Amino acid sequence: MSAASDNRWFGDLLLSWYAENGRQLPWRETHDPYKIWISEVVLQQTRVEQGLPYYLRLTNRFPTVADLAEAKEDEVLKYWQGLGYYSRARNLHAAAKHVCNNLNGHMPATYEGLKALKGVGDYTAADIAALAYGLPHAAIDGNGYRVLARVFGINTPIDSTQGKKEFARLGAELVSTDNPGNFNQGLMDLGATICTPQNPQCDNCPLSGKCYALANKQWQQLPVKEKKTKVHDRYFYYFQITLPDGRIIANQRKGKDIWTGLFDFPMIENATELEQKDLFAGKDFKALRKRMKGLSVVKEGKSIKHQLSHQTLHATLFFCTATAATLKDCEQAVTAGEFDELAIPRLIELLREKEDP
DNA sequence: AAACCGGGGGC
DNA sequence: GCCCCAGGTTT
Repeated sequence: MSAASDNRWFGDLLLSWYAENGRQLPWRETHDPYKIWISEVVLQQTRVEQGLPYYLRLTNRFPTVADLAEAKEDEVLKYWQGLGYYSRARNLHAAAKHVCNNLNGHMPATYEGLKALKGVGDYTAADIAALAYGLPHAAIDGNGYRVLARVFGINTPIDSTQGKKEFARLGAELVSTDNPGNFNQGLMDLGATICTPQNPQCDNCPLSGKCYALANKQWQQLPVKEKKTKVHDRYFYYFQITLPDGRIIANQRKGKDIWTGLFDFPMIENATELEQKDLFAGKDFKALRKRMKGLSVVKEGKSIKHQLSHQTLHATLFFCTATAATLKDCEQAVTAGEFDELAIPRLIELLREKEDP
């Protein structure tokens, strides 16, 4: 008896549960690999509730891979604004152009072909292959790791190289060859709605009778994760500089830091919190003042704190006027209304909401 | 192997 | 305050 038939119960229970309890989502009503691809990238590290409106707007504006390929990157980023992990949008756009320029506009139809696309890794390639083409590839995401670790009592860390191999092997063994798409979707839905990180609903789980973690009261210990990310503080001091003609200075961020390519205001970063007098006495502020002739600070806006996964951003916005400006480097002046149309970091949106009416 | 890349929500 | 989310790329 092969290992696959030993574990047939898993796929059988999962698929019958999914048939009754699966969520109805727009990308499940199509086999269009392009639209499935969009949904996959939007939903990387993103909850369905958060990603859904972005998926709908993107597929409405860019219904085909050619529509996406022909767009400017600025517009693609604008449709991504607020979703985070902006390299996803750049990779998606670059890959769409690659499909149109080098693959005759046809999406790859194999796991290997899909994985070769920018921004498509093991998980995404496997899920598109299963959903669009019915190929028997298991797509193990964070939900899948949790379900498998609990049901089979696997304590290998899910973020280790060995763990990834072990779970991939198990997934390949379990995946339904009849309906790999529904197998993958069912595994995710089960993890997202029943086998949740906290307070799993084991009473409603189709696998409860076979679950190691439930039988051994281990669900709080599984899955095992070894890396702890630590959060550090950053202090951003922004200057919204209004020119005599009413325009304001915008700054396009460069380098490999957060929000690369997006727009914010001229700013000074310091490793520690600064008093206003120390900030204004600093050489960075003097350099800014030199570029902006007649720069004067009208008022200080409220400070806000913006919590991210790996850093805590502390931001203060100063409202300024300048009688004249020397526009250099990446800086440019835009009207206030135009600025709102740019892909601006969430932090700036929050600061502007604090602006007095 | 570890670090980096966002924003939102649950508890 | 900590953890997690339909992960992938870079160093």
